[in-house]
Amino acid sequence: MDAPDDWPRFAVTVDLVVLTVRHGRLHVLLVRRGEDPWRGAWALPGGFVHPDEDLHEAAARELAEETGVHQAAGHLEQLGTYGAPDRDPRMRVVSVAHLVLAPDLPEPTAGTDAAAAAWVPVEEVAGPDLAFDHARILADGVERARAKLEYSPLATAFCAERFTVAELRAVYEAVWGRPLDPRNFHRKVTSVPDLLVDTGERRTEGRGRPATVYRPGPATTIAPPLSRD
Amino acid sequence: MDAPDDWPRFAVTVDLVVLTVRHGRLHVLLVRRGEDPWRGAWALPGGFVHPDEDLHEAAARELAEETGVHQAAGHLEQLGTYGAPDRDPRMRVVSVAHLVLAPDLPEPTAGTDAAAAAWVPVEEVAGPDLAFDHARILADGVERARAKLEYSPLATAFCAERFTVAELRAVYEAVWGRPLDPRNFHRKVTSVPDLLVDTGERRTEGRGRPATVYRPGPATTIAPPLSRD
DNA sequence: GGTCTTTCTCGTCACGACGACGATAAGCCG
DNA sequence: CGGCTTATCGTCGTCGTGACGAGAAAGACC
Repeated sequence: MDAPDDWPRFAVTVDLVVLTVRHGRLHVLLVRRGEDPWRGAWALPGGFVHPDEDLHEAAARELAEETGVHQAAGHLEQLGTYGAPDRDPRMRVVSVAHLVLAPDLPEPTAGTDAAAAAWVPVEEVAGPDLAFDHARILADGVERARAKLEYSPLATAFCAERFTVAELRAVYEAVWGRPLDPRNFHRKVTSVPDLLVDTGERRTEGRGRPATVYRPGPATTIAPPLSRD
Repeated sequence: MDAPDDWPRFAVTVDLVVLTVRHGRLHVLLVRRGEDPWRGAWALPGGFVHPDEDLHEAAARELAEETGVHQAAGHLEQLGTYGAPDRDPRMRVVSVAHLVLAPDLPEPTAGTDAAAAAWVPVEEVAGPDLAFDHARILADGVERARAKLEYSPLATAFCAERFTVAELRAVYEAVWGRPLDPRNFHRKVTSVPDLLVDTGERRTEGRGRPATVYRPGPATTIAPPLSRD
């Protein structure tokens, strides 16, 4: 381990689990592979880490390149690293997966080097259809998102800059896949200090009484956590 | 990204944050570096991933090689990956850090390729003394351990196969760095279903009423969590 | 053997958070 | 102007928790 050139060479990639909520359902951004192996299969967007960039930078760059999403709004964090020796038949690849939570975006943009990109409802993703070990990575990403909504203000990353309590609740319901009581949810989120900041604005969504419009506050944790049971 | 040999070469290593509780204090296993850079500085144990092994395997192997610890008892999980371009001046290294929680071990064993190994109380580790970005990795590992004790039965990984409630409480107090009420702690942990299994045995620790001896049960989560406040 | 001390274990009580759900406010729509 | 819908506030019983009292069961000391 001393000789500076006596070490195995690995390819290092970043893979992205990009989640959003559309029409009340949790979606993941997938690209269709244009090359072997797994030609024609769905895969997570990703690519090689460049020699001079940090992992977080590489993830942000790939996100912009392949999906046109700029991470300004939303949230990007490292998810985990996957490095089974046979996960890619071509070479020894270690992939650092990242989790992105994004607000509902215009329309999936075909990437530069992917045949197609699309938002796919998470429940409709058939595990075996995904390339490499991406089914596992996706499952880990979804589970991380579900868990983090409990104790972090991360759900706001799925919302626009300004949002109502009902919109925030819709995020929780989509990610957790179960309905929440609007009254208890309202009481809970409005009682957490510094979680929501009242903008003074009111917004009426078609029917019903107008809702107060909030923007995210400086709170970093929700204590005690929301419970998904 | 198509040519199988058109990609940057990285070295991939595993680094280990090995924690244990000794004499009521949280300790981390450190090795003293015998080579430049950072010769003579403390560092986390670790080493290169071999071409044919998975990351988890590599971590377990390094643990055994450098510290003589077999992961049979204890707990090993991936912590996170650190890949800043300049974190090692010799080459581009991406390090997959792992967290190990081990019961109190005989005595630190000098590793095969490290000058010395030692248990160091976590509070006494001076950040700038650690090699590379290991201070950050250690901080992340300790924070992960603290957080996981809240909602997982992981504290038992710090204990021997059979332990008393007081021993378990000592683990929490050491990791969280604050005293807990023995009566409330006892009520809490004994009320979680399948967390502790009564072995029928009693053990008297010098003074005082003998304590019931438990072994870990099949529970995977503590709900609702313990609070470290 | 009797006390004292120590530790383990069980109870009690007040408070706060939560789930279930009723009631009111404030807009649209016909 | 009623009806409908959604937002927001209140109430009530239950449960988990922190603070702490009290009994149980051992060793220590006289």
